[in-house]
Amino acid sequence: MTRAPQKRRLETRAKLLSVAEDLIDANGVSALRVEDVVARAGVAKGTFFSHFGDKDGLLAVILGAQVMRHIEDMDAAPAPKTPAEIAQRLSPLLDFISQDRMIFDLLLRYSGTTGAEVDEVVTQGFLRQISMFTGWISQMQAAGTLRGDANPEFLAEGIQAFLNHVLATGFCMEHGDLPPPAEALVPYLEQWLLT
Amino acid sequence: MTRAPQKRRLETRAKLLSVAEDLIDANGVSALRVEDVVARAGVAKGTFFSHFGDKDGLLAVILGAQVMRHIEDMDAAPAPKTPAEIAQRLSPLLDFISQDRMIFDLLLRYSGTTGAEVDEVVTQGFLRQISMFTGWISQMQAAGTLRGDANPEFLAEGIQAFLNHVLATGFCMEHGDLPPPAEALVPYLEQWLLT
DNA sequence: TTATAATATTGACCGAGGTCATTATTTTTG
DNA sequence: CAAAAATAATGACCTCGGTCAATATTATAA
Repeated sequence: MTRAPQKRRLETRAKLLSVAEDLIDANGVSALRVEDVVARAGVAKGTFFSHFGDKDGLLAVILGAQVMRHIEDMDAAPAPKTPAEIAQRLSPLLDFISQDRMIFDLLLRYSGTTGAEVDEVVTQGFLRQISMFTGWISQMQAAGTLRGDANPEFLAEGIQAFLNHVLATGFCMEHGDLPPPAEALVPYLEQWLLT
Repeated sequence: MTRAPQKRRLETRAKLLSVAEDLIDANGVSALRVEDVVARAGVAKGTFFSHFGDKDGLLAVILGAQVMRHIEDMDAAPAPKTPAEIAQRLSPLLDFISQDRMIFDLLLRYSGTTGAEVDEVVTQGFLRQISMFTGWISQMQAAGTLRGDANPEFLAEGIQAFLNHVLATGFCMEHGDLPPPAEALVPYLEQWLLT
């Protein structure tokens, strides 16, 4: 039986997290250095890794929380009625992810997880997102606004696939003249979800 | 005007490539170390980077060539007549990519590239793959075996999206009981390509 | 309270990718 | 041919993520 963490440990963890968040806000995710975090937090390097396993572990906690917040916002808003509205709801989340390739890469590494490791925030976020999609689709199917010949969960996974496709594509052409990801998503969603 | 590379440089490059290929064959991509490559090739570390820019540069050349070979095999075989046959054609390529997450990650980083940097083998491979898909789809549309209400290139990009989705999902659950990627791909292709 | 065990932190050290001023080799010019 | 210029290769050095035996702190038992 593993014991509850001591007060000191929780404080150290909180300090590390807040310092890392500040640094990310100031310089972006890709500029984050573990050494900077521990220096500013006033702890040793080993402490960092005993808390988060590796750098990605820390990022998963922070970015996962931000993603989760976006998902909750989506869930709180009224359910979309068309594919275009789905894209519209997704817009803030997609803008967030597409701000830095490192965010996309990290999230993708967990995007397909089903089952184990549900303790991870990122994984929880993805599961919740899929179930939110599923709910939207069910409602729309009931309203007859989209194809009813496939089960909602399957269609939801398809949305996930297109979402990642649009994001990945966006990163590959670094010309400034690319449309926002949510906009690029629309045709795929329409083709996928409408008869 | 940039001059043609000297004979010595071509030899060094070839030596580095062949050594790296041998090491990958022996131990897999993720076990490859730049230091091992240069040691066995009998050159200095800096030489490696002057040739390939970074480690990914070398991997792109080697893995890109292997991917290209798979694509050429697909192109040589008779065109598929159904979505399930598309998945079947893709099977060797998907098995190759899914053998190591590092391969998938590297290829994905180029998968959406359109236009610039066409000198990269990986990029060429993806462009060619898309155009091959496009060709298949056109033929199937002409034969009336799949939906004719969308342009082939758009449908081809969708195939690419599902292909990546299936691969990513496959990596996330490391249980041994996962179906081969080509098989997992079938329902998506059917839903996407059939009326 | 003191001894003992569990938990938490430390920081020297390592591995591996990547840089760049210097040196060596090849090609071109006079 | 020798001198100058361009190209190629070198390896000491750097960065930065990650490890782990040793140490310090906190909780529990006697």
